[in-house]
Amino acid sequence: MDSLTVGELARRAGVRVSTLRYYERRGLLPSPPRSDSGYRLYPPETVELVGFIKRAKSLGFSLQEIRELLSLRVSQGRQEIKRRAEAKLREVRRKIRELDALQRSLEELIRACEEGGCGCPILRALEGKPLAGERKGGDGS
Amino acid sequence: MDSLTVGELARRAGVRVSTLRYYERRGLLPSPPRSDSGYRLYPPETVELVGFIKRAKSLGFSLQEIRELLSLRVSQGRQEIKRRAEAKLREVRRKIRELDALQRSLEELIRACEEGGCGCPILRALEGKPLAGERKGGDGS
DNA sequence: GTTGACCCTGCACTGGGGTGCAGGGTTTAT
DNA sequence: ATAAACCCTGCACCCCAGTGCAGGGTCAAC
Repeated sequence: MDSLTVGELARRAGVRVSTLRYYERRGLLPSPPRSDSGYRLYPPETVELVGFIKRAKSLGFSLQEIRELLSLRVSQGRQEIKRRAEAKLREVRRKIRELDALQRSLEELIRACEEGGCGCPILRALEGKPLAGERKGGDGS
Repeated sequence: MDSLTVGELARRAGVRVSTLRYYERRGLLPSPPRSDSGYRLYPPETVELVGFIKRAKSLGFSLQEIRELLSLRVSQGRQEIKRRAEAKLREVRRKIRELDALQRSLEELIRACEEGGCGCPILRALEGKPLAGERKGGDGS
């Protein structure tokens, strides 16, 4: 059989065993089938699933948000899925815009350094306006 | 005078007063001058600075990384600045690429929903390969 | 049949990023 | 000159995202 033990999955995905169990508790990874002795037996594609979680995390999504993203795969209700996908898409586009601005600022800074001028042009990635829709207590990310 | 008290800055930037003091302790905000009675008096452009911090946070940068980004503004050593800016730029570009993939997946998902077909095509934002530079693989449990 | 690598659960702990409160001083309006 | 609304420091606490350990079972090799 080609399923993975938790240790093998951890090695391939580049995370700790304890992290995998944690993701399972948080509902990010489905509880895998177990061997007779109770060992977790993961289908191989779980490696990519964990990779997705890692990437999404590095992009500033909380585990809660990642669970939402993942639930779009199979959840019920066409219209509901669409609505939520659109919301996520707006968020993703906002992030892309902001990273784009940051990218341009960094490029400009590097250019300035190269031209020895180095009037190091205050990283004005500071440009970019408020964007309505903030939260009160700890804004999830 | 046009400087802001901590409460005023908090209101304009959309964060808590305690968060501003925390950022100051962490070295993200420079310690502002004080009034005779010890009140912080922020220059108005601090509003944008805090806005930048909020945005960078939502893009998955830690406070430590944000401090590094901010230090690029004025730090010493042309070559050093350039080197670090280039490193940050690579990271930013990676994030943009990954968000792009996610964006495309979401668009496809939405399209599928619209066409009623809703064979909701497993968010294969799962596509996107490992990207060397991961952490040590040890079991850890 | 014992050793070593691996797995299980439960629980305590850590570090990052804040948040809130106590105890006390200041400023403004009335 | 008193209340309301601010501000100060220090400290304790919170949630999130893990991490590690204790105490115990499993499996392969020797």
